[in-house]
Amino acid sequence: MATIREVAKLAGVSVATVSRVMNKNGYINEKTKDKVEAAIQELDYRPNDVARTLFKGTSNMIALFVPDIMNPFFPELARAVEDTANKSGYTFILCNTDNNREKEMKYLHTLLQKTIGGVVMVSSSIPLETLHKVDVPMVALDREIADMISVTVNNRAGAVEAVRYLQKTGCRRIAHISGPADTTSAAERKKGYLDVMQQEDGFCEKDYIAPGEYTFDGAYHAAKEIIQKHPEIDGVFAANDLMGVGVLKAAEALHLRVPEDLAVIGFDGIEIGKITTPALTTIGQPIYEMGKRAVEIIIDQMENDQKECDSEQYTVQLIKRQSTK
Amino acid sequence: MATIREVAKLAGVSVATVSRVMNKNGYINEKTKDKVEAAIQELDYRPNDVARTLFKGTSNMIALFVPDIMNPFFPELARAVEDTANKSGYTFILCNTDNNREKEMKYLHTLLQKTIGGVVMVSSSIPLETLHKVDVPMVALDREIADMISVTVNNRAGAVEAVRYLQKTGCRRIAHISGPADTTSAAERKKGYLDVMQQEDGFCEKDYIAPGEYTFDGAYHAAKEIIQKHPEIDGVFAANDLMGVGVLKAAEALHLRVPEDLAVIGFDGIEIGKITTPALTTIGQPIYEMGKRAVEIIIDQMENDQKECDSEQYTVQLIKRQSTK
DNA sequence: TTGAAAGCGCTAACAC
DNA sequence: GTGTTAGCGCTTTCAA
Repeated sequence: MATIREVAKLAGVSVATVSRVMNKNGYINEKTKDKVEAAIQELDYRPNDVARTLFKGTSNMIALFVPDIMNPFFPELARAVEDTANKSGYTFILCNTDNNREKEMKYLHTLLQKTIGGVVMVSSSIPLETLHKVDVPMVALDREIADMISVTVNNRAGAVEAVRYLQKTGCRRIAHISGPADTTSAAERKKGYLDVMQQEDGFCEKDYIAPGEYTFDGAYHAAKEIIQKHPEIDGVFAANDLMGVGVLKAAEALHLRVPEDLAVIGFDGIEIGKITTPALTTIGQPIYEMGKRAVEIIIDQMENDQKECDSEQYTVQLIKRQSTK
Repeated sequence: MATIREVAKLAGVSVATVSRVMNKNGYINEKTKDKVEAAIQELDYRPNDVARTLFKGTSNMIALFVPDIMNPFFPELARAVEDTANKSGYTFILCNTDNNREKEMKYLHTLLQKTIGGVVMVSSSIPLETLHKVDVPMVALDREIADMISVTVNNRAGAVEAVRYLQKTGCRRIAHISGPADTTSAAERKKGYLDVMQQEDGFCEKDYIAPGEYTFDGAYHAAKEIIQKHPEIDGVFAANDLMGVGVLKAAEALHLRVPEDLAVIGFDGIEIGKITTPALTTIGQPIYEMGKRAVEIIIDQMENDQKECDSEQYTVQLIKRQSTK
């Protein structure tokens, strides 16, 4: 790779002049500019980004922390973040945290040593004091984290809508497969479920809520067990689609017809809900849009210094498919 | 973030000495070493990786080019690459190419400007001459690319096994939903299908092969059409699992029972095949293992200079599930 | 065993 | 308008 010095030499100017034409700042004579551009062209010169970053003290890289990209909810988010970052000239770094604090801390330090430009956090259990010491723009995505700015969805209202819809289509005994208690989205969705169900006669929380940890297997086993114990259950609200699919699979194992014997509704609106049989009814989030917005906020913070923007909340939408009546 | 100079000052030594104790090279007095280490500790000093990279001329980042992380085949691969890279102290960059040459070229140049350490390519239509000019370790993964070292699977033999298995379980008229013609894995799988089928009486290639482009929708429509045109089809070999699931969905739309009326087998062994109803029989690849191996090769090339290693081929394995008899 | 200094490739004062 | 130069934070000769 050619360096700025070689370009300067070929064009017969100083490196400062080359730098000026590249960055379009300062005054440059038209003829000089042409000479420099010709030299750049001829050498196929591309400025070394590492040197630039060292000088500037901050890199044009944006990282995304997710629990695990193998969970089908995250690829779409990752895609949105990458596309948006790229569009503005930033490079995308993916970090799978496994919800592990050690890993997160290690990543954070590695990125800091690379003078990372910004971080989008879907997963973070990094201690508050560490976060405060770090002077890098961050935004929380899909859940709330410490006192970060966040981009989320109205989870509680979405859950209320899900349960009400189940009721409207005839379900009387509705169970909930819940997500991890320490994740705000899961907690909110559970609250929404309770908002509706606690108004029902004889509703007993313990009997109708089982933890599925946002995983397929977790939900499969949880659903199987709770339905066997309470055969009167005729509807299930799973806190995410992956678990919704797990419930579908459990219904199959129990020889229950969906939606006739058991109606199922999920949450998220990921692709996987379309390909199952029956296809999964769900509460859809604007996933791509949210990822995009998170990056826009980060970039805004990086480029301008206005840290004074607010959290944003998107609205969910009921997507009717075949797993409900 | 503290700098090496601050550490040197605090420890009462020169920056060279600090550098020496960090990198454990050159002679250092035990006492000096202790002083320096204490200073590092006290300041919570972490060397600036950008400066190191600038000096060294090559960074500790490894990139992965995939067509699209939203295709469920790639997250597992990405995960393998990331885990393996991290384990050796490298940072992972994800690049979605959309099989678009422009995008790939743009990525390549961006990474080159960051003095990227190595690249794992699942997708690349970058011209050979460009590739040759670039002095960065690269390996092709899951498919063959130009004259890169590759990590693949015995696709053709796997396809033969798939079709034979369909025959063994009673299928007489087996169709093939093929992948993109310009992708070596898809081409090999089609060859394997033909290896078997061309020995059958009255087999007509045109009637039984439909292109699905490795996508769910592509396969859904292709399968629907070909089966309607040739109702005698009683088995389908889809060139990948995503398409296999598409075929399952098509069968449902056509009111065909799987596997009684139509048996379906896929290729890849991704998670999604387990969650459908019926679960998808498939030819499994050791996906994680392959991703891991590709990175090991890259790192080997980066750290030692022995470019003389060979391509590697893994063996597939038949995974029987419910979509075949 | 340690320090001084050059230099990785770039940008931005500052001088002319 | 353009060139000279210091310096971003590090590593590595070369001297001492």
